[in-house]
Amino acid sequence: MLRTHTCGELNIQDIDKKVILSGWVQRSRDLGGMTFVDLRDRYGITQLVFNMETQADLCVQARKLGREFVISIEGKVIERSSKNKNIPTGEIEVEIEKLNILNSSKTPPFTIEDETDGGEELRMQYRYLDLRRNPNRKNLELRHRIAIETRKFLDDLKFLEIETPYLIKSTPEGARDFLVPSRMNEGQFYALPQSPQTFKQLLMVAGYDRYYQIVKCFRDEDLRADRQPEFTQIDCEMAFVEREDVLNTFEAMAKYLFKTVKDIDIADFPRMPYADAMKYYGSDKPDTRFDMKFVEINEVAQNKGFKVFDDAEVVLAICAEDCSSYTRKQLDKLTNFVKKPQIGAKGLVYVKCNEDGSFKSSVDKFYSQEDLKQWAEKCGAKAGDLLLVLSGDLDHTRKAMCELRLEMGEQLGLKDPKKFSPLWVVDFPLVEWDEEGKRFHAMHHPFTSPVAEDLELMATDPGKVRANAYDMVINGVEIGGGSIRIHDRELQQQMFNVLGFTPEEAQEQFGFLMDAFQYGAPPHGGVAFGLDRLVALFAGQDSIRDFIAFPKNNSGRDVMIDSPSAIDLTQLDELKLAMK
RNA sequence: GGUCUGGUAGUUCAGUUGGUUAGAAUACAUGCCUGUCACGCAUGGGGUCGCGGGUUCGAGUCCCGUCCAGACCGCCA
Repeated sequence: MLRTHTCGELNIQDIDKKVILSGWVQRSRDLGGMTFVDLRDRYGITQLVFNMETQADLCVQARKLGREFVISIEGKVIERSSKNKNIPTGEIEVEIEKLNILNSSKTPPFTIEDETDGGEELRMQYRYLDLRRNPNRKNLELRHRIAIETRKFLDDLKFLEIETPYLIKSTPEGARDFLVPSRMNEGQFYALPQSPQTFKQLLMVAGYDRYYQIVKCFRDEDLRADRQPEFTQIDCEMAFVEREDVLNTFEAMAKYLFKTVKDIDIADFPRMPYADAMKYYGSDKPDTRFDMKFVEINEVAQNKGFKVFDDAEVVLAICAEDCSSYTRKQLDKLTNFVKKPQIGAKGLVYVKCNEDGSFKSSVDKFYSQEDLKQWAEKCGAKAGDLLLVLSGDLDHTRKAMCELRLEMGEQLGLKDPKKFSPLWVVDFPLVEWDEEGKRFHAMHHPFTSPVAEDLELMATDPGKVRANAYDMVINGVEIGGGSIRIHDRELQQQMFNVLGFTPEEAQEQFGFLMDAFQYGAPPHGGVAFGLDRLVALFAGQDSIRDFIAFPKNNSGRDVMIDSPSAIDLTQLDELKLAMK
């Protein structure tokens, strides 16, 4: 037998028990006359004690144990004479009778501790060592908990988990596909799914009216801290539902997860139209943990002789509370922040609302105290506040102001990691004009239905049509999104038409779906959640990498197994492929 | 495709206006130590300063190119 207990469970109740433990050597402390060894496994650490007086041979062996050696021991649980209150097993130790070295270990390239000395690249290369560390273990345990509770919740509601294929058909819409050549079908390729979208819709047609799947999806696009080429979705679809049915079902799921996993009661999810999200936060995924909404001050800021504002499509202000004492240096730093090429503002105007009721701004040359007072009133600013103003064309200014708002939220400590502020963003535009491709493309995906009142606009002004689509947003993170789908062949055909498909192309790419719609497709809709992002959000982290056991790096590489890699020419021959 | 930051001991980093033999901490090795738990003390080994080229009497340091890593923009229906 290799163990009777784990390294995390023995305590004062177990005194005098004979036990067998197995695990890794965390550290050993040789005090000359006696040696302590910390034995670690997934469950905790137990101290082993070797005494030179009573067991000289064992003690000599123990001195040779290096970090991360795998050992198994037999011994007796005894009470410590000096206890360690920091760990659950700190009142006991195991007096060793037998020591069996199961495997030795090279000295690991970084320390296997909560605060490791290893850099990111090194830890990725030795991911199996990195995963021995508590923070990573806890992250994977959290991920497991969320997945299990998701399955419980959906199972209770009669959702069926059904697998869909990974080798599917490439389509031109959306993200770039990962392609897999078919050996048996020369010159033809499978694509890995960006999502199981069409299959779950076909399952609705097939009568499986509540489906879900925790499933890998693949997108061949550039990576970010919150984007991996393969990632996991909680993919859900329901038949015979309207928008509010879907929103309520999955709002309840989110609340259930917060309650069971984190013991947090989160508030009801407000529904915010996309247009409002853009107007007040400059983003379709606003962080609503703090306010600082945009205020359009065109009315009071224009036509006073300041050309920059007069020529601008929009003049936007935010009010940073109690920041009128910001120094020149701090304001310069903010100005440089918004002028970064990624943000691209030309400059930043500020107004300090001084405690004595006067105003000090960077545009005092153009505006009187009375003018500035009007700005402050419009923004609801009080004495002691600071107004930050950007101007320009609508889209860029909103985007820049969004970044500035988030930066100020960060600086002022308003992004409380303990707080969770959820909402549904609804009424997205159905399509967006793509200036480069000179065509519309679907904002969500081409199977999204328009809202009923906008149906007529499909033919006349597609850019104005609102979609029956929704995103779940928590703390500025897009956790999930979905829509009520098109289930009518004609409407689907019309949608493809708007997107610039000829009827032949539409039939070629998505004929299987449109054909299915002719055989009694029920009204349906659904949603997909990014599991990786959800877990990271629960842990209060921005990067999803540490919540994936074996993630890819910034360049889409797995540095541990060193992939992707070149393949043998005979493999290419079999596939009838040639390198360029 | 682009912007920015970084690459120096096993590891994490410091390294001044270009100037002697490139340092610290930690890890590792050896020795001492009977209540440690980040044990302590002593000694020791350990470097292609990412790679290539250039400027210079002299380059870890300056210039050009390149590779790698990270963050972001584009992209991500």
